[in-house]
Amino acid sequence: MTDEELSPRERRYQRTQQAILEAARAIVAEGGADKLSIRAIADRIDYSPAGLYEYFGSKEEIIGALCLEGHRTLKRYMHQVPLTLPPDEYMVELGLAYIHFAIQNPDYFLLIFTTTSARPAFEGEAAGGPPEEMTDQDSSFPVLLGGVSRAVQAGKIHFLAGLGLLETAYAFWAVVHGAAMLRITYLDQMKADFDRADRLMLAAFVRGMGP
Amino acid sequence: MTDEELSPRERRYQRTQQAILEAARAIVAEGGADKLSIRAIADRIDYSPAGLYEYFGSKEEIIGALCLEGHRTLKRYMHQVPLTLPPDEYMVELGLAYIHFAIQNPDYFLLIFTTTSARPAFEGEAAGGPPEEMTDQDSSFPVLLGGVSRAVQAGKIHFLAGLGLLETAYAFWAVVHGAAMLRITYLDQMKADFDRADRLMLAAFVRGMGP
DNA sequence: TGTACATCAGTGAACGCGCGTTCACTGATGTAC
DNA sequence: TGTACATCAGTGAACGCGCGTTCACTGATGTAC
Repeated sequence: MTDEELSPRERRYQRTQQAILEAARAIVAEGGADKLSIRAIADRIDYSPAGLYEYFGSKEEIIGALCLEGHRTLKRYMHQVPLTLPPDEYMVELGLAYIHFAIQNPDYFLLIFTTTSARPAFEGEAAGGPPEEMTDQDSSFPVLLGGVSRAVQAGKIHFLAGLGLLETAYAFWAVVHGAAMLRITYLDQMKADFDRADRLMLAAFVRGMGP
Repeated sequence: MTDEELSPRERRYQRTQQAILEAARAIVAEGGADKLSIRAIADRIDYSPAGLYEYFGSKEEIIGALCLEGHRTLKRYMHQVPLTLPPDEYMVELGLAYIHFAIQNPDYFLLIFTTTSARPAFEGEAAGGPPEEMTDQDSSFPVLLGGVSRAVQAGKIHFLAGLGLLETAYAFWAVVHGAAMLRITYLDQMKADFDRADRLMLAAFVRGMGP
């Protein structure tokens, strides 16, 4: 997985692959998923459309890789929230990071969570799919789950009757994902102070589960 | 707005318009929004593609009308939850109805909440857009807000510090919408018992805000 | 170091396809007298 | 009631477009001796 041991050829190959994905990401960011085409990508990196087939087998494969990268980027973004924060604040910031990522990359976020091909392969599911198939590790859910778990262990929140760790994390994910989706689709024209509303809401959520 | 006073011509006209929208809805339901085309709609109602332009000015206009209808349908679906339920249970059932609608009409739901053209015109926004523009009345949000409001008045839930009625309703909407979205996109392959999880989660949400 | 050859990375042109929309048209329906 | 005409609802063919993908090709890069 490291890039030592790679020949210059292989390195160039990977760099071009990355350039293709970065071009794809930029096109989506600028004009939405509808504008993403093999030709548009090729244009952007000064290749002919046919050239891309040296690096990816199909457009679908490019989108798959793009989604995978997107999930990883979102995960990395959330990991920037400092673990030094008290567990309850950490949870709130984790949620806000998720929402902010969506707002800053609305069309990218939409693509990631709307494309039916790139799904995480949770344990127990058919193993050995395409090599670039997404795994649990690439999802942002475990990060949210970690935040909840930490707050539970610190005694900051407890489970409401009938809910286990997983369900609680799922509930948290739902709030956060719902806020993100609503803000980038339904509410994106509205000028109300949703930043404040999101923060209050998440804080209330955490506090609502408190002791 | 009633259909008395309508000539047979006008009645036929409206019936064909409805047939077009129903065909569009069915196509989306069967194959997703990608499969929705003027030709596919025409095929389904035994028209030539050109014929549709008697009823709608463009494909975009059809999609706009379809989204509007979708929001109204979702609203109607939620209104089926009996108001005789105690306010806290009413809220839970309202949320579950929203989620079930999404699960039963995943691609339709996705279209409705993803299309950028058909947005609700909340008060204060530019009035006098296209006649078929969506208004606040066509959104499902007021129904959720009504549910929250009722629970508050009954003393079943109270506002957490800093949250008003609107923010509380927004928080409720976010959970519900997030659960719906996750279940039809990210989680649609997973076999875990999310029906149960959703119910527990919503009950916990309501109870968490209780006295 | 120089030469001969194999492999590689990328091109240009073309393929067939489905799309939204336009337009001159036609037969059916409705209206006026 | 019958006739002449206007309007309407719908058609068929064509337009130009952008798309994903294929394929024979070519010059550049790397390898073997």
